[in-house]
Amino acid sequence: MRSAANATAPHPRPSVLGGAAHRPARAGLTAFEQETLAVFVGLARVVGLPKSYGEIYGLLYASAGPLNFGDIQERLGLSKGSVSQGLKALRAVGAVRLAEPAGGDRDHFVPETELRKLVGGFLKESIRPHLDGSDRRLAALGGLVGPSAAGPAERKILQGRVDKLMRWHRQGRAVLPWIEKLLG
Amino acid sequence: MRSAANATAPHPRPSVLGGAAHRPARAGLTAFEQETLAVFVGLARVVGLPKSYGEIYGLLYASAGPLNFGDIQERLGLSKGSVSQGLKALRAVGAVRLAEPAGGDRDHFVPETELRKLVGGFLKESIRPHLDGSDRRLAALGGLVGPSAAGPAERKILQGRVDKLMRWHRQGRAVLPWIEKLLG
DNA sequence: ACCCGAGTTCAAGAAAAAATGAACAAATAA
DNA sequence: TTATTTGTTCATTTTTTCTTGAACTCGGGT
Repeated sequence: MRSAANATAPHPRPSVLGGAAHRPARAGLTAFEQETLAVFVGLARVVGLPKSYGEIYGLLYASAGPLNFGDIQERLGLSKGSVSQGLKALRAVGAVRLAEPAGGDRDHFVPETELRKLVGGFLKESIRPHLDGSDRRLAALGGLVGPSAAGPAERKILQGRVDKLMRWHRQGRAVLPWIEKLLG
Repeated sequence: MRSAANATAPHPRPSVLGGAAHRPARAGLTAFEQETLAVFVGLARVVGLPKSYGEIYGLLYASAGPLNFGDIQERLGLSKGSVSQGLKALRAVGAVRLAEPAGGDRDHFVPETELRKLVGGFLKESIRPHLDGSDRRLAALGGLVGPSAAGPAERKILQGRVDKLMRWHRQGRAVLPWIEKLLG
């Protein structure tokens, strides 16, 4: 591809020229971008994702057009490693996609902006695996009530707890699709 | 005085749950208890709560009767500080309650076992606050699109993003009550 | 072939979160 | 009152998680 050093060519890069930066926290980010990042960094926290992932998604969200790897790294001031891993993870969850498969140049990234897909991807990649994992554990639990309980009364209570736990799982699973549906 | 703080302190303290220990990984915990802990520690992780909270709730869940502070500390081998904070937080979320206000002795704790209440408490204490917090941020975002955008086309796109973000929040808020309802 | 730039991987350092323990407060008993 | 037992708070230590940077791979381009 072309002039290696800089890939900023095809994209209108919002610059800090005219408007005065209010909070020069991160060089080269507009106030709009900074606020957007803050929103998504907070969101990342809530869902247990690293800050840098929130920043990457936030920057894409605050950009009118696709950005490539270099853009992201440069503007956020992150290491290549972080950007690489962040993009990989975000793509795995379906939060970020490649723009225009063709195009010749480097890969460009855009944010997925459909809430339903975003949440869907997250549920699928993060919640379901957990449910599946603990399902195995739960199966084993049933057999352990007996040896553990001191008497029949206690035994009954504990068995009830195990049953309830299994019910929770079923309910949890059942709710996920509804959440996605309600967000559509 | 003996500092009862640490794990290796052997105690003759019988708890509501007597029982033979099959896997003495954690001294004095039955296999059933250990498995149950594992389940809730995993759950705590998913929800972004410290492991110790999961252990505390798990132990209560695996116990047929109420436990007091000392029971919990001793059997889990946690420090007093951890138990204190854990119980406080779990109570704040409504995951743990005091059993029988009367009774004379120390406070006894029981787990909340209604899924709806558990989830409800969590949503109320953890998700809502976040939504409220970012609402303020979002309000500000609208005013920053103009100064940030390079041209009218871009401006329009970014404005669309901001609008969408606000819509997400509304949808998010709207879904929460449904989740609780679906779990009832 | 070689070189150069783009991106990935992973060990190691930095940062953040959680657990500890000791000082403290509250409540009870002697 | 003083001594004891119970629980809380918070600074410090420990553990976990995140980020970095350097070595490495992959793919043109010359």
